[in-house]
Amino acid sequence: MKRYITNPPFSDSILKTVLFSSRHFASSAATAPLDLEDDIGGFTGASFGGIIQDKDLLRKTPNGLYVLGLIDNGAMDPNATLYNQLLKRCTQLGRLKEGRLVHAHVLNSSYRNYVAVQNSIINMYAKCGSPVEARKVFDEMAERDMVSWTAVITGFSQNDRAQEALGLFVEMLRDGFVPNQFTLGSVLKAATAVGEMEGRQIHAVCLKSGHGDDVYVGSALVDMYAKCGQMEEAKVVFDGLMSKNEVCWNALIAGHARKSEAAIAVRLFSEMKKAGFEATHFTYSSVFAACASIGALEQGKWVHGHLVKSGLKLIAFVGNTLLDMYGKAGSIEDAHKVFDRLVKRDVVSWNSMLTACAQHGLGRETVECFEEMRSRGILPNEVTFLCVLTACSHSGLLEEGLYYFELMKKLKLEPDISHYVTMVDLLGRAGQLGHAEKFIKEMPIKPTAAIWKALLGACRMHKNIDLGAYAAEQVFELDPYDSGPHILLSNIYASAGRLRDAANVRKMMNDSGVKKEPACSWLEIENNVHMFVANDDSHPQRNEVRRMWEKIADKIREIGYVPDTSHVLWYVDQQEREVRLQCHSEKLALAFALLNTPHGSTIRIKKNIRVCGDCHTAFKFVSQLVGREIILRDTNRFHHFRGGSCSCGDYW
DNA sequence: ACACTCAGAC
Repeated sequence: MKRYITNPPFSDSILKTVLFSSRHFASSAATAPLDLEDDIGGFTGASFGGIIQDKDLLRKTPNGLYVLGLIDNGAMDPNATLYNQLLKRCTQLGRLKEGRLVHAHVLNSSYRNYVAVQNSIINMYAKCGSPVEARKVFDEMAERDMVSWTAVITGFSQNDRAQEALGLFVEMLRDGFVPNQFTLGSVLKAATAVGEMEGRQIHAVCLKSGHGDDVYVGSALVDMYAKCGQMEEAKVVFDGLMSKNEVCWNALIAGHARKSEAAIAVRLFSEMKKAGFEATHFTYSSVFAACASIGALEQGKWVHGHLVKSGLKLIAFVGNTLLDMYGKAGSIEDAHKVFDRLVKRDVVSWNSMLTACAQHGLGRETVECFEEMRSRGILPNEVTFLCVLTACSHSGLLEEGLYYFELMKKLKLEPDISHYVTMVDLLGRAGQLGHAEKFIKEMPIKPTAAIWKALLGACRMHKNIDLGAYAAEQVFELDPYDSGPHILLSNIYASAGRLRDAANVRKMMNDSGVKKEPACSWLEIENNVHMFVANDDSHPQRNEVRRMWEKIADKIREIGYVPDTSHVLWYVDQQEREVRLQCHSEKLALAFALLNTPHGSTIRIKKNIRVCGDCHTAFKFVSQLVGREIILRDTNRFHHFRGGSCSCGDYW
C-alpha cells in the first residue's frame, strides 16, 4: 500500500497526528468501518475512473476513509472538488480525526494552495470544535479571501471564544475587507456574548454596510437585543425584516421567555403560526419555559394542544420542559401524564418528575419514583440527589434524607454546595438545629450565604432566637443586600414579643438601603393574568375584591379563624395591624378567584415570596368553607388546601 | 467548490 507519509511536505505536528490517527483507525476494528486494503484490493486505477462521478462513493464509508484509501492506493486521482466533498463530509459528521487525515492528504497534493480547499479545511476544524487548528491553517495561508476570514471568525464565535472572534474581525477590517452578511452574522453572535456595547457597535457596522435587513444578520440582531433584555429594540429590528424565518421568530420568543413574559411569548407563538411558520422543538421549549416561570397553566395547555396537533414527537427535548411546566404550574397530574407519554426518558425526565413530586410536597412518592428509576437501571446524577434530598426536606423525611446523602457519596457523586444547603434545611426543619449547626461546622466547603439562610429559616420555624441571630449575622456579612434574611430575623423577634429588636432590624435595613421585595400574588383566568400587590389599589375590581374578602373573613372567623398579627412588621396598633394583614396579596387574589371562577373548580394562585403564616391559616379555613381545592404556589413549593388542611401539613 | 442567525429542562 502506498503511504502518503513518505515525503511529507507538511509540518511535524500534523504528521504525528496523521500517523496516530491512521494507526488508530487501522487497528481499531470497532471504529474502522472496513479494512482499506481488502476493500480496494484487486482494482486498478482505470477501473475506478468512472467511480469519481459516482454519487455513492462517499456513502461507502461515510467518513471518507474509503476514498482516502483509493487515493493512497493510486487507484484514484483526487481533485479540489473531491477534497471539498470529503472535508464537508467530515464537517457534517463532526469527525475531527478523519478531517485531519484529509488535511494531510491535501498537503501532500498539488491542491494545497487552493484557497477554496484551504477554506474548507478551516471550516472543518472550526465546526469540529478546533478553532486553534483552523487559525493555524488561516495564519499560514499566502492569500485569504472573504470566505477564509468568515470561516476562521466563525470558528471562534461558535466555540465560545468571542473575544478572539472580535479581534480577528478588527484585523479583517484593517486588511481592507468589507464584511458581508456571512461575516456579520458570526461577528454579531460573538458580540452578543461579549456585551451590549459591542453588540450595538456591530449593529452600526451592519447598517453602514447595508446588511441590516438580511435575515441572518437580522436574526442575530434580534437575539443580541433580546439577550441584553432590550425587547423593544429587538422588536424594532424584527419588524424591520422584510423576510423572516423561524430563527428570528425563535430569537424573539426566547427573549420574552427569558424575561418570564409568558403572555407575550404565547401571543408571538400564535402570530408565528398565523404567519405560516412552523414552530420547532425550540419554539415549544421556550414557550413552555415561559409558562413554567409564571405558572401559566391554561396558556401552557393551549400551546401543548398545538404541539399535539403539530405531529411533532414528544421527545425529551420538549417533553422535559413540558413536564416541568405542568409541575411548576401546579398540575402534578398532567406532569405525570407527560412523563408516561414521553417517547424516551433521559435522566432529566426523571429528575423533572422527581422535582415535580418534591415541589408538591409528595415526599414518599418522590422516594418511590427514585427507587423505580434505580431499579430500571437509570444512573442518577447530582441533580437527582438534589431532588430527592429536597423532597425529604420538604416532607420531614429526616432518616431518608440522611440515608440518601450517604448513598450519594457511596455512588461517587460529589455533593456540591446546593446539596449541603438542602441538608442544613432538612436537619433544621426537622428541629435538629444543633445537628444542623454541627453539620455546617464540619462540611468540607466554606459555608455560603445560602447555608446560613437555610439555618435562619429553620430558626424562624422553631423560634430559636439566639441561633437565628447568629445565622443572620453570617448572612448579613456574606449577602448584605438580600431583604429576606432581615425580614426573617425581624419576624423571629416579633413572634417572641421582642418588638423593639424587630424594629431595630427594620431600621438597620432602611439605613443600609436594603429594599423589601414587594409581595405579589397572581392568578390566571381565561388566559388573563390578574396580579395583586399588598395594599394595592390598582385592580379595576378592587372594591368588590375587598368587600368579598371582608365577607369571607367574617365567615371563617365563625368557624375558628383567629387572625395572627405577630408577623406584621409595622409598629402600629392592633387594629391597624389587622387591617394590613387582611390586605395581603394572596388574600386579595383568593377573593378575586372566588368572585370570578365557577363553583367547585380548583383555584390556583401564585406568589413571589413565601406565604405568610396567617394567610396559610386563612386559606385552610376558606378551603373548608367553600368546599374547593386551593393550590398556592410559593417561591419553591406548592400548598394544596383541601377540606380545612394543607398538603404541607403545616411543615414548610 | 468554501463562509452566517436561534437553541429547552432538573
